[in-house]
Amino acid sequence: MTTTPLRKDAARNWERIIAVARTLVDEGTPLQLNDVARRAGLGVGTVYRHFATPEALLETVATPCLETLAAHGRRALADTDPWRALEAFLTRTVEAQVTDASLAPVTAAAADTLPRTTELKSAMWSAGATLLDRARRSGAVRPDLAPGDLVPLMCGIAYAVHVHGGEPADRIDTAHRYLTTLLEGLRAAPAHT
Amino acid sequence: MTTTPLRKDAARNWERIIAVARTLVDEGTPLQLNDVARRAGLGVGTVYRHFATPEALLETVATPCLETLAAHGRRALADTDPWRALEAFLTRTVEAQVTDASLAPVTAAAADTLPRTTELKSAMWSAGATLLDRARRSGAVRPDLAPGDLVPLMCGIAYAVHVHGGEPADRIDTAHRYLTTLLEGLRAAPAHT
Amino acid sequence: MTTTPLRKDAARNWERIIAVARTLVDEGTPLQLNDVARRAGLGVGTVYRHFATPEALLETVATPCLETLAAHGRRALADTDPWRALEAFLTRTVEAQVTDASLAPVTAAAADTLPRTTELKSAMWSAGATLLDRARRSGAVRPDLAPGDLVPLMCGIAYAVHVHGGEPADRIDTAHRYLTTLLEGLRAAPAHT
Amino acid sequence: MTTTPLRKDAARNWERIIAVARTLVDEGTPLQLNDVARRAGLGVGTVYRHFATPEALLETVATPCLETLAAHGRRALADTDPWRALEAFLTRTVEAQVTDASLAPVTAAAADTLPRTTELKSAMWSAGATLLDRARRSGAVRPDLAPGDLVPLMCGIAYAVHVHGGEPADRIDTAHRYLTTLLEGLRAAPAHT
DNA sequence: CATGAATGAGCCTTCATTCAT
DNA sequence: AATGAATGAAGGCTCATTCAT
Repeated sequence: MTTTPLRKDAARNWERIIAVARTLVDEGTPLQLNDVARRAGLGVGTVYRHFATPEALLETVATPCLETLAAHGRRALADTDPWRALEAFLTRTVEAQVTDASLAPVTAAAADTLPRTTELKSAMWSAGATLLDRARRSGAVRPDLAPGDLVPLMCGIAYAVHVHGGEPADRIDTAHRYLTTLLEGLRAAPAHT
Repeated sequence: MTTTPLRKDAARNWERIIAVARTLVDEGTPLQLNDVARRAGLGVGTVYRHFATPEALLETVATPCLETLAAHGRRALADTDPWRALEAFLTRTVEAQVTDASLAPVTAAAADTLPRTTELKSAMWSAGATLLDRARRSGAVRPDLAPGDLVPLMCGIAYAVHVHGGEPADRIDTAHRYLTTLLEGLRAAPAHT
Repeated sequence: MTTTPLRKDAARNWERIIAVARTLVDEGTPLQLNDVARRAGLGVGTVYRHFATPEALLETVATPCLETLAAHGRRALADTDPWRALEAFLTRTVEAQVTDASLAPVTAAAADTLPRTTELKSAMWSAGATLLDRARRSGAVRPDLAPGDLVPLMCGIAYAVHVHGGEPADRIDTAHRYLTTLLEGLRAAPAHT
Repeated sequence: MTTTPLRKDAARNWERIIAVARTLVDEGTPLQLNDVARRAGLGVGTVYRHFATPEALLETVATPCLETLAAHGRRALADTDPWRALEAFLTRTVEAQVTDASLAPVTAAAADTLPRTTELKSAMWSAGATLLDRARRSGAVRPDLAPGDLVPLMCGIAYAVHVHGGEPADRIDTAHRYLTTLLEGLRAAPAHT
């Protein structure tokens, strides 16, 4: 079931492309395959062969991070404290989104290009849904938040951090501050509505 | 300092342009001045004369709404209950962002094109800052939220609603749900951090 | 109902484009809008503004010739000798196709780009159909040829001349030879089938 | 002068390529060697080794049919009725062109890629020339048709059928109708010119 | 022999902006 | 003021062919 391993030279090019894409993403430059090709010193065709669309490339760049998050999700399920588990999961998620610029667009996208992406996102968020459910049943979380709200809220926080701007170094702090505030709201019973 | 009043025909063109832009914004179509000109039945040059850039046009479209919000801000300052005042202000803000698609980009933009936009945004958010401050001093709001967090958080919620998707009709409900949750978090003392 | 007359400069460019296209067609070079633009010393956009697609350009190049043929068709209807009228019409048609390289593809195309093209083709071939019908009813033409066969047969002859090759000067002779042969076949009663 | 017989696996690849090409031709899909390779499950290089250009492949696909036609030509020479022989030969030719899409381009091409193609085409058309000559000398055919007109005329008819369009099933009928008409013209003395 | 990755010229199309009329 | 033609950089994508493995 493993994909045929790439030839050595192809693998090197693949790496180069990913590396260039990584840089561009971090710079905030939109991914353009022609551009990637030029910067990687490769022919356009080569890049198109590896990644049919910018989205496919972006998702590939995001994959390792998604894998980590999915793993975290699975691990969080083992924590016996429902609230702590949910908190840890969401914290990781937001930290990742704020740290790795490839994540936000992939997370917010309604449709994926690569099956692998769908798989990982689905694994990740079904873990999230379970964690939320568990926390809600244990009375730790207000009842009016649905599993389908997790993705939007995490994206919202990441976006808020983005709008806030400032040094990359401070981003994480801001993210923590925003998430803490939101979690406080999640935890409380909806008293004043 | 008053703008020269437009000639009658120029004024009519101005109106047309705005009307078309409004429609496009509501449709979610990106504002392209050429496109606007065609739909308004005007020459491109005419549109460029009135609005040098798409941003200028967008800001003009957003202006009435910004004025309303700024007015709301001023009025909220009159409310003697600090928390209620803040809550009302933020609620209006989020509702507006979710309802009027011209608002989100203008709000999130770091730099404005029109002085009038800067003026209104500044009026609006200095009201917000005062409201937050007052609420904080009255002990109704956790101390670690700075005035500079209001814009990001409101944009974040609007973005979360956007990511959540769904029928336009449901957007407001979602927005309220998200805002309520966040406000709950704002209100509480930061106990568990 | 007349199209707004072009501005003087626009008209000049329009002419240039047509002239270049004419040359390319005569050379047998496929029409590429970028190429046309370069040769005409114009920006690509200019060419695209005038002719949205290569087909539109080609049809425009072919238009004068189509107009002439349509007029010939109408005039042929006035001839009281059914056979002579048909013969003259088809002769003109084939001569035109062989002389003007823009004609063959436009004639053979199932779908047109410009309404004007459709109009002219339709005028031309409805005249042809009438002529054929009249000749058939007068007993001058074998009964098993339908009006829908005229276009294919004319295109077929033009193509045959093309395959035959040779100097442009000789093309007309070849065309006459082939057409004469075919007409001879049209005229005879289908005896040996 | 015999080609080295292919190794068994090479032969199998050769077959596969031809089979795929046949399918593509029948579908009306343009032959692209890359495409052929993919569909045949072979490397591009393999296909290029066997067929240096798309034309070579196409000619190879057409070869069996050309062989059949050449054989028919030789056999027709045995018929003692000059007219009947010519008629039979041309009928076969047109039927083949209309039935097998690989034939038309190969027939119309001025230059061949494979020597074998040249050989077969030449065999076929020298038979045709002889048949025409014989028929002409016997007074069955008008004198102004040269041997060099046979290919163009057959291609012309095939093209006419193509332009006529319609269901593949009806193509043959149309072809017969057109050929019959033309033959009628060939047969008659050029009376009315 | 077979493979298939790499190449990059070449074509298409859009759009923000300028400027002659 | 208004017009809208012109511009051309910029980006997208395909495909025939070569050549390292």
